[in-house]
Amino acid sequence: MRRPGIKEVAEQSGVSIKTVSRVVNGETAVRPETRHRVLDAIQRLGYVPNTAARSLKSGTGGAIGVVIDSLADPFFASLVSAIETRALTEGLSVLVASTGLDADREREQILSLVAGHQVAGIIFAPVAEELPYLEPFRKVTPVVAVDRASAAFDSVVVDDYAATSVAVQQLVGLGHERIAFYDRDERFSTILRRYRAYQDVLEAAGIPVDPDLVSWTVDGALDYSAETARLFALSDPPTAFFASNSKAGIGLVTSLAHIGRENTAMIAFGDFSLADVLRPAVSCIDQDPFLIGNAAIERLLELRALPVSEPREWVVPTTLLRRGSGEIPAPLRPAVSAVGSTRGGAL
Amino acid sequence: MRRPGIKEVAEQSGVSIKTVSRVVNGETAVRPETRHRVLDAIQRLGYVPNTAARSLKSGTGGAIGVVIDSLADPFFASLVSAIETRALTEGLSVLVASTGLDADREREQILSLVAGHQVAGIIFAPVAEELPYLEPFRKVTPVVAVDRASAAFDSVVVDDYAATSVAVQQLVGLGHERIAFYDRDERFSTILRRYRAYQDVLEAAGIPVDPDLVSWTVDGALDYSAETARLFALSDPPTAFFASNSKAGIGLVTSLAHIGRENTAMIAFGDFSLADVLRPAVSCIDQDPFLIGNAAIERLLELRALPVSEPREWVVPTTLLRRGSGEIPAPLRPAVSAVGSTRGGAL
DNA sequence: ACGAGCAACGACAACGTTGTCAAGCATCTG
DNA sequence: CAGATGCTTGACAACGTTGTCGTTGCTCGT
Repeated sequence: MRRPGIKEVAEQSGVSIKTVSRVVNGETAVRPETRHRVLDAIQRLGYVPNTAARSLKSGTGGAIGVVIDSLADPFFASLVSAIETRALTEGLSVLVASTGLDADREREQILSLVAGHQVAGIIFAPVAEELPYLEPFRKVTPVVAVDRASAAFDSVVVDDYAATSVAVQQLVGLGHERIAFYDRDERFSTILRRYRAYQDVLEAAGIPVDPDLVSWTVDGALDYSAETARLFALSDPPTAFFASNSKAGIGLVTSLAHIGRENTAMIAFGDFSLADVLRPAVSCIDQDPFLIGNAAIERLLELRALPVSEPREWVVPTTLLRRGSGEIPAPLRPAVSAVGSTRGGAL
Repeated sequence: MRRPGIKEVAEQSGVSIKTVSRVVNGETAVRPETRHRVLDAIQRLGYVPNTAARSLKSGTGGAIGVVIDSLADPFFASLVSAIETRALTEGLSVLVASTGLDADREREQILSLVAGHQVAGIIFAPVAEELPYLEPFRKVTPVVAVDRASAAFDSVVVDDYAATSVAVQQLVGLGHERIAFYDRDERFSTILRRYRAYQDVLEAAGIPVDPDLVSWTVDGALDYSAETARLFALSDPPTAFFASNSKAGIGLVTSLAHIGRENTAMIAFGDFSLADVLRPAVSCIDQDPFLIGNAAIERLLELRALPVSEPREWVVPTTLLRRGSGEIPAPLRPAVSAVGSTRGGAL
């Protein structure tokens, strides 16, 4: 017994396949009585329309593609979760693909989704700066970028610069003059924006930006324990940390705990699980993945209906969650003597 | 300019569409020179085979379906991540669908995947006990259950009973006689198995199982703060906790912290982020989602190739991560007298 | 009563791909 | 050299669905 198609339904209800198609697609030109007969047969046979045939005919299928760094990252997982939930109400499925931050793989995945699966839309966290190969599809497949800005597409982001400014300003206001920028990862435009805010706030406060206080991810990896040790071994070590993303925040918290320096001032960009249970509780810039995911899918659905429109940037608000670690004042410092100059600070 | 199909490639390289198809599918019966001409044209045109047409023809498509409770759950997120990574190497995409633990929605999602999208296989965490509607597809679509056992399908699980036994035994060995079973959620067969192990270990040790020490999830929700408060308000409160899943573990840790009782003995089933940074670090039964996901996808790939075979259960090993919280001994207790009795305890 | 107009429905092609079958061609066998 | 064999290739149908267009039968206005 093969699975029933539109044909079997037609036979069972004594109408043509076209009429079944009409009923399934909710077209109006069907007599109520006929419609009822067809629905009955559908029910009885357990008919489910074949998505493949549908998208073959219509040129665009019943799924949307989501391309992200990795699902193992809780931020992206929640993002996709929000998207999937909303997509379900629209009768759309979600195809996930991960890039592992590799531009080639990003290309491969996006092409597979757009050209292969003919997705009804793409939501993605861009890795490469430009995606020329996507051009031929622009007219037919709506695309929304998330988390990272993109000149060419609609994008849903948070105001990295403003949020970081508030956080760093708070640390400066507490007397910190040695603030580490923990994990500057050149691969992400968002982090570069956060770094710029860090720089600007320090400069505005007359505090020199010390390259020694900047931690770098090189070749995609940063050994948090080693890096934290390096920072504390400096002749003039940091009194506060700004973690540029939640992974770095977790790494920092962990490495601080390992060396028994839990009680260090820090703020992380991006909330993480249990941040409020640690002692001290970790102050975070809350960048809500559900909010971002929702905004992205809503925008995508709009784009599906609308004709073409100019790419826009959609900014999702953030909050600074003041939990404790970001409210620790700088320690009193004795006046320093020689070359390194007087950097007394306090309260 | 339409997107190029097999037809355009055929024209460009001066062969028939069938030969292009042969090249694309890596069939051998093509002269190297012809093959080269075709590959050239494919390259030049940026041809990508249309998945919809393919699965329409073959009756089974280039994606596998993964159906889980929610992607927002880090356990499932990592699980799907492992699956997606492996699927990519096989040229398969991943369709995710969440159930929200609703059996009806599970049905809807699975049918959409199997009948609608004609997925090449299904990996799912079963909600309902039985899935009769899946029967007609059994012959053509391989199915693997994860995390929760299922009689009808191959399933990848951990040995809940054994792992729980070890954990509870450890607590008993440390002198605990009042061990709470934190979050008995009837909806999950895994949790019921863990509960049985808890019961059996206590009984074997001659410790009565006190219903007051069992926390229940009712209607899918448990207020962790209230529940923790209730337990400590008992005339004879627990001295140790067994959290039956990581969500409960996180909830427990959080609520303990809120009332300043961090220093309570506990073991959680399921590791979670930062468990090793908390003070005390939280002892967990590590149920590695990557291991489970990998086992599931490997099994699925096997089933795709193989003819039918008897459903089997695949048990993935777990480890008890002894980090501190599970190694806290019971407080000394004065000898107990009569019935209602004095049960004061304390250091 | 008669044609116009409309609502309901059906026949057929087409979407892009692969499976079936057969044809073309060169090489080998006796 | 005829026929057999093997390798490479192509024509055509089919997968399940929807769009196009045509057909049928009814209602309405005159």
